[in-house]
Amino acid sequence: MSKQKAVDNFERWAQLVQSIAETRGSNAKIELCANYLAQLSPSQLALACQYMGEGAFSNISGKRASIGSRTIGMAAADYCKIDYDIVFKACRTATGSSTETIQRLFENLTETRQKNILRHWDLAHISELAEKLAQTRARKDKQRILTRIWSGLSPLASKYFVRLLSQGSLRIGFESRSILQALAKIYEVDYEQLRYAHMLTGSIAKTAELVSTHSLDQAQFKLFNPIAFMLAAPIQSRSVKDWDTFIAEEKFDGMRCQLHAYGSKVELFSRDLNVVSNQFPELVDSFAIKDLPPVVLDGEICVFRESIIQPFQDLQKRMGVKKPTQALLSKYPVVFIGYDVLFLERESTVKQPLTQRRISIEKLSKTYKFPISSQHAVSSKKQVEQLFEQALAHGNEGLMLKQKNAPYSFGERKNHWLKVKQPSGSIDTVILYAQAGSGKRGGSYSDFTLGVSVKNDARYEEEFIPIGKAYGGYTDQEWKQLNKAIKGCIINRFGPTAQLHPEIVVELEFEAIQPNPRTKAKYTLRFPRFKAIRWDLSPSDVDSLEHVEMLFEEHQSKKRNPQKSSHSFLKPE
DNA sequence: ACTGATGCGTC
DNA sequence: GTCGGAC
DNA sequence: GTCCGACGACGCATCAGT
Repeated sequence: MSKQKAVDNFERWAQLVQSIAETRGSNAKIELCANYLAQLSPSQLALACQYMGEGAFSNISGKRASIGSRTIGMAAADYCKIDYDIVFKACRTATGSSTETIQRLFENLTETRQKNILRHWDLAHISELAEKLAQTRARKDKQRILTRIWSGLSPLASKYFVRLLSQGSLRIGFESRSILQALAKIYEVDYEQLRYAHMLTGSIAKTAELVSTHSLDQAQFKLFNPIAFMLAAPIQSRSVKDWDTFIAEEKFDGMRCQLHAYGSKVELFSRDLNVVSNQFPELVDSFAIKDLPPVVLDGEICVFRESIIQPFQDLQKRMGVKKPTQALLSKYPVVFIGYDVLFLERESTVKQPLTQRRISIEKLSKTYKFPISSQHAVSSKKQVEQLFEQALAHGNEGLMLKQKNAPYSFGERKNHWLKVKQPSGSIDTVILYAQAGSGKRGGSYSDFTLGVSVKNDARYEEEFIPIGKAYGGYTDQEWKQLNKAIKGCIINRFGPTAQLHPEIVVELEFEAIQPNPRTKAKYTLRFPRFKAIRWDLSPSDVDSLEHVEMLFEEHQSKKRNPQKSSHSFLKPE
């Protein structure tokens, strides 16, 4: 085998990734990565970067392996000739990770090891194998292909192959930013320039290819190529005093959308840059007949009926439907509300200050008759509070505060845009079940099922019934305290789940109460999280289901104001 | 042809 | 979407 | 000041099992 081949193969890549995972400190990680990448040819480099930053498929390919943790876990159990439910799941609970479990089982089971013949596949071949999995429909066939792949890979490489198949990251504390830094180092280019190019290409592989062939200037903002959205931070993360440097808009509870248009061609992109044009044909049609100049708009899709913005749950009925029927279209009619312009005529406008972009979008809205958000000048906290109340009355989530002179920082969550929200409420609940977490939360209980009281409720036999699950909102220290307390009240175990004697009271905060007939309580919480562990309270203090129902009714009775005397958005006639 | 589990993407 | 914590 | 992983509910599409 030639020297080149050894560097190029997937085993070597997996070893490098493992050593990055084990190394502390991002500079050291970048150094390791740069040393490895520097040995690769341009085409290998692109793949190596893609695998590290994006997975088996490039972000812009739109491809998916469509194979989830259960299918993979069962294939692994089958390959190792162990029981999935009893052995595999238990190992996963102990290690906190499916892929870690796979590596250890493959290493330690003699029979499995004997099936293993290293094939030393190169990086390109790994792409072909992933492609084959993506093209296979039936889960059984996927599992068969997967086990065949494992038999040709080391346990370590098998672990990382599985991680490549998932949409998320490799979880080695080394994300796209670090890969870009390594590339910047090797090719001696400015990191900011590289980041900018990366945003425009939307793909690490493509960026790596451009930088390695010294053609970064080819990365350009192109119509019908989406770019990452600018994101907002919660206002609590910044103490605002200079109110007048911001403008306010209502924060719509809809779906973020980037609209690209030129003449009769229109394309819609979601927050993750997926094409969603098929889901919203009426939007595509209505913009197609406007004969717009080349333009990219940022905005929100909402269900809008009888002059009232409808709840997010209505929109959910449209989001996943790729071929909506006429009946669905008329039951849940949508609007696109524009609030920013990122490209106009021949050039990107992202570097312009917001005020200037606003002038452009107002002009466009007037000429081509499409809705844009209402914008308000603000000068005091009091005024912001008034606008906030008005936003809620319109059925919106709250406000967005946007810095007037800020550019559109695509792909970043900066303090230039702030979201103003208020938790809808909180209830006192009791922990009923605890489950082990995964990754850095592996091995300890970190995932809790919380219940409300139905003690005096004729409809139920039980004392408490689940209202939701929560993980977030407590600190590492509280997490330790919780685990200590839980040990004392376990009354039953079902695999990784422990049933607890109801003792620990948690104040649970949420964004909304949603009716859901499929659950025992008939209600669930939107965005539930710990507000406080109430060591001072006892189970008898836990709120009742009736209380939850009352909160829901209270909220439900508040009418959503029609867009008449005041407006969340403006639609020129 | 129907039902329930699983996967995926939205917030 | 949410959060706490790492960097 | 930003980024990142580890998590929530929901609805639709797709597939496995009957």
